[in-house]
Amino acid sequence: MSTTVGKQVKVRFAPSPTGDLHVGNIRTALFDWAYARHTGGVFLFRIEDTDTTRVTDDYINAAIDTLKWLGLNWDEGPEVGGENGPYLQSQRLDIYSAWAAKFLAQKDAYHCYCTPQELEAVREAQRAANQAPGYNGHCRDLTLDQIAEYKSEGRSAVVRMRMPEGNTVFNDLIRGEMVFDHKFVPDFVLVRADGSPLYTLAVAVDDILMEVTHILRGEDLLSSTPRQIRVYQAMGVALDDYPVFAHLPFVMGTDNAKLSKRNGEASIAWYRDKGFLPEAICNYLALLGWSPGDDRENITMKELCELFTVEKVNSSPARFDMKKLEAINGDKIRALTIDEFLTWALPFLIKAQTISGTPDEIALVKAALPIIQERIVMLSEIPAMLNFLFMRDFVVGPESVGKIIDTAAKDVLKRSLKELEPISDWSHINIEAVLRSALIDEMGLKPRIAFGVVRIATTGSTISPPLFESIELLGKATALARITSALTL
RNA sequence: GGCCCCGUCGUCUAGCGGCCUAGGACUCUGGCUUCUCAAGUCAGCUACGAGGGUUCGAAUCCCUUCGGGGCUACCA
Repeated sequence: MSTTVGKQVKVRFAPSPTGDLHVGNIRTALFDWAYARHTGGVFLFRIEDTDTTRVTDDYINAAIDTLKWLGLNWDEGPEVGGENGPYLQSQRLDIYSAWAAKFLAQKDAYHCYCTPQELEAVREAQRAANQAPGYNGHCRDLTLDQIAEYKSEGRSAVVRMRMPEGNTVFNDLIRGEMVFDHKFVPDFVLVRADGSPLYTLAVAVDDILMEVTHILRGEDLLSSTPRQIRVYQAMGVALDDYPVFAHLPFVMGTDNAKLSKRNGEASIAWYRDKGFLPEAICNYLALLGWSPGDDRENITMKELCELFTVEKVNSSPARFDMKKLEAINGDKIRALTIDEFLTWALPFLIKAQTISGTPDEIALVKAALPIIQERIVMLSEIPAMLNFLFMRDFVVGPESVGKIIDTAAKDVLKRSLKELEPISDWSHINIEAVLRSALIDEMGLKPRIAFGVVRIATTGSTISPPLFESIELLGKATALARITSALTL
């Protein structure tokens, strides 16, 4: 069992960006980050791009961008540097080769000349015989003659790690003591035939060289842990210097499969476009597999850092629930100051072409935000909600027209016009006062009926932000013009 | 198939042998409030996968079983 008593905590997030970072990745990053911050340790960010066929520069840049956007700042890694760099594995190839050569020299590893077809045949036979699948050790102890023969056949070799008999025992911070019998951990490949390193070599070497103390990662890597530990051994690392492992439970989609496009949006970029706040995403994700232990659900980033411990992380998988994310996002939006809200809202309004961004428009938006703040769950809803303020060619929505063309409705509009015209101080208080006394008190109409008609005429829809505030924001001239034109419908 | 992980309301969770006729949140349903929509507020629905033990006592400990998931690559 390994310990890291007395050492400074260093946690790493090491994704392999074969696509946009998804919800599961971010949950892991969040826990890594929170743990580092909680312990006053170092948060290291490393890119695992040993699979050059699947990792692209675009994905790497997107990953960096996403972490920044979420506020998961790192102390060591791309852009910020650090004394253990470089932090892109593709820039560390010579390091891995050197270690592989050392393992070879130590006889911890050996060259394997088996072809993919041969290996596949072995696996099939094993499966058919109900045996544990895995490399059969064919090339473990080749004689010089055999090696010469394989070479003369033109075969290329991979470097394979020799797994000794026995078992690997380690204490997973979340799952407790884990024991893996090496009978089920076959000799594994460290270096491809073309000389490039595999994940199993690179992660282990980097975690040791970069002095990582805690590895919090997805549970899909649980069964590969004995292989990483085997590499530590071959590197000559002292038991006490092994990193501590904690395997996080999965984030599942609603259909109980790992989250993907099919069962919910998995890409963080999608949530960003929809108008989810980073703080909401982090708050929600923190609750997926972890809880502070009490009934608190609204947690700030700062509080998360204070409260987060690995011991409180669950071992069972969690299903992603969009509704709850939305609820939390709504809460976070409501908690924003108007200036903060304005900063978040503007890009969405401009992108939707509701406004072009002039000072006048921005001032109007700012004045209108308070009345929609508690009405939205995502920032992307803002344009539709404020659109009525900026429409140059205002028309009443077709589904609403029918409700204001009868004579009773026309009477309401005529009376409204008459009452509103004389108002000199165009405030929602005055607007409400005159309309209420005229339409409700004098005409005896039900508020929902009377105001509904005015609502349609002024905002174009049966659903809008609060009426009197909306009319105030519209301005007297526009409001009266709209009512007048509704009279002609 | 083999190895491994996991199993409390629909969902996220609290619970770590008696405080549990199982608490909170989201969802859903109904009420209140109300100019629409929201927000707010009140109430309600609904869970310890199953079967055996251990114990005075089990959601909590043990075993079996069933169910879900992962790994089983010259992916990570």
